[in-house]
Amino acid sequence: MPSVDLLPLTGWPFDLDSTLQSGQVFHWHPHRGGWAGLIGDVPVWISQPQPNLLHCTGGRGPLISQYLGLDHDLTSLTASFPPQDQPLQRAIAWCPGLRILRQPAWECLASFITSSLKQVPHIRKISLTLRERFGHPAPAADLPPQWTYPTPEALAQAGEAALRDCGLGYRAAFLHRTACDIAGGHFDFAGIARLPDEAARTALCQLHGVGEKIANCALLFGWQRLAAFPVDVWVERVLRQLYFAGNPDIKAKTLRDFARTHFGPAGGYAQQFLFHHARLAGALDRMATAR
DNA sequence: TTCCAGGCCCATG
DNA sequence: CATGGGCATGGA
Repeated sequence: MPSVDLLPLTGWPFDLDSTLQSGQVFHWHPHRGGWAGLIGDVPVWISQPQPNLLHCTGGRGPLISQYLGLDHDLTSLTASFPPQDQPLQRAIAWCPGLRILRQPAWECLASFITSSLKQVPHIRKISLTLRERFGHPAPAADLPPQWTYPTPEALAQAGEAALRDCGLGYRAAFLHRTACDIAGGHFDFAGIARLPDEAARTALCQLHGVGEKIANCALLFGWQRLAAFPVDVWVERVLRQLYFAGNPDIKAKTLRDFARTHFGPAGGYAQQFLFHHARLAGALDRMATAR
């Protein structure tokens, strides 16, 4: 038997299953009562046999703790939310163990470029196909076959047609052009980490296929900018219905401005709680807002 | 069959 | 600045 690390959990709840299935990340597989996946190029296995305990691949406890954001102080972060915000408090109470991951920035950004106008299961399929065709194998004893996320160089080399052949549709051109910009040294990808949020968002939006929403996803999940607040179709419905009485005349820009100012420095966490609750708990009356 | 999905680009007012 | 059409693909 391979060795196993034990990670005791204390304080604020943590929910491994919900976190790995929350639409932040797209490559984890159910395996032996837990999850198999890669953190960067490191194959790992994680399970949560009890609410207050994780088991994981021996020797990988520190890496996994970092990836899962186990150090995030949710007590403080949630205390920074606006008081008396009932919709947000309900969403937190519904799944308090949801955590924002620390993903490798490139695979996060690239995955979200392939996400536009797609449902989570299909984003996942695209991600796994790209890995298998253009990544490299990362074998590990007792784990299923896995492949790393392809580098910008590998995707640039692959060519747009080969990407399109992975089911990307019109997103193939976006992903290919972005990969070429980064691989060719025309975009300072490493420099994003040194920029303040607003400048980083502006820079990312210069990449093809990256608008405000995808930039915010990448900043939140890939660069740990916890104030970044992605507004997708779900969150737009949440904001409109729960904070603007379902008024269909409220403009999208008004909703984005509200989100940025209302939720504060940990707004990204608020967004994840609201998104997760809306998507999985049926918290919204979709008919009322569908027009 | 029709509608929609963790949007973005680009052409018009 | 803001609005609307178009876009590839697949599942409900």
